[in-house]
Amino acid sequence: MARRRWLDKDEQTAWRAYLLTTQLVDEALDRQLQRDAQMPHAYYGILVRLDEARQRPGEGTLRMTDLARGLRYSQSRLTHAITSMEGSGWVERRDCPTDRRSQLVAITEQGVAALADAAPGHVAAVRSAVFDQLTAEQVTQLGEICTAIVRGFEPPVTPPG
Amino acid sequence: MARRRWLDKDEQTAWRAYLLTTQLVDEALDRQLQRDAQMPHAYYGILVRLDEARQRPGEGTLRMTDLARGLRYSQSRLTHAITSMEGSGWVERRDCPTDRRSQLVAITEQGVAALADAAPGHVAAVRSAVFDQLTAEQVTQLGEICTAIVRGFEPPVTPPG
DNA sequence: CCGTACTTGTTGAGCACTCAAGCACTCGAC
DNA sequence: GTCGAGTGCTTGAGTGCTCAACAAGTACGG
Repeated sequence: MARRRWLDKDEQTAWRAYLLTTQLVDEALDRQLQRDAQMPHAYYGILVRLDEARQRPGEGTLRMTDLARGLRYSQSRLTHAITSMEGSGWVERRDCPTDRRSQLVAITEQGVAALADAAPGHVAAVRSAVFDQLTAEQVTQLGEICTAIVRGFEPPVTPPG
Repeated sequence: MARRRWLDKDEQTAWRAYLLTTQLVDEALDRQLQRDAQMPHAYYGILVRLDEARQRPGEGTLRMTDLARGLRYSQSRLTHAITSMEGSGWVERRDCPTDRRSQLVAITEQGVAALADAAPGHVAAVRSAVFDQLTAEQVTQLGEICTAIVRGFEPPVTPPG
């Protein structure tokens, strides 16, 4: 790898600001959700996905694997999370009728209620931490920057030849 | 609070991209450091701070509290981290001569070596995950965006009256 | 001085995550 | 069929974090 370069001044500045930002934002959101809704931020994301699945036509369930892939979580992480959330009554597991290895997950009534309860405070926290600080232009820029970074993680194009 | 607004479409897009980005970047860096240097990302940051302190004139040590404030870590988090890092031989605690409550922390020779070992791979990972995906302009924008967000966390101005 | 409030740092329980291992099932070549 | 490779999910140990409680020291008004 021809990558022995250090970060230059601009990169250094941006990088330190980025690290601090993600730490502060993450902590603020996690703390707010934990305090007001007794759930970590990651569980909120899971509930959102399951709630979206519920509103789509069909079973309203997701396979563990599909949910994990959608959230970019490891299987193990999701298993632990779903086990805990099942204990809180927010989700339930069901056997998959077509593949006995698979497990389907669905959000429960309680889960829907918990999400509805948590959402306003959470959105307010996101707003106050992030969007209230940015211009509309910066929001667009942020979206583009993040999209570019995410694209870098996508499976590399198959090499020619 | 007059903040009952949901996120609009642009914000929604930017927010989801942001969440995915921070998760992917954080995981990638943590994994790389854990694999190649047997340390979590947070410990790397601590070593960097202590190494900078070492290179400045004076004692080359930092008080626990000052280190925690600089990194925006809780005291407890830092205590746990330093205890663990002391076990690895990377840092050492010393009593503070002027305040018997305080503890000073210094990086050890081993710590300096571990940091020097870890740095190139870490920087390469940061580059490949983030800066290789961005234009110079986007790096500047990212810095500005993050600075704005961080500023929002600073203690609010004392209200008039 | 003395007592009270504040600061500094630690502790331990609880929790979410990682990693490696393992079990159960499905698929596909033969 | 059946056997090996691959898939889906779980388990449990280990680890780094939070939070609340606490000990020990300092600062300061009376």
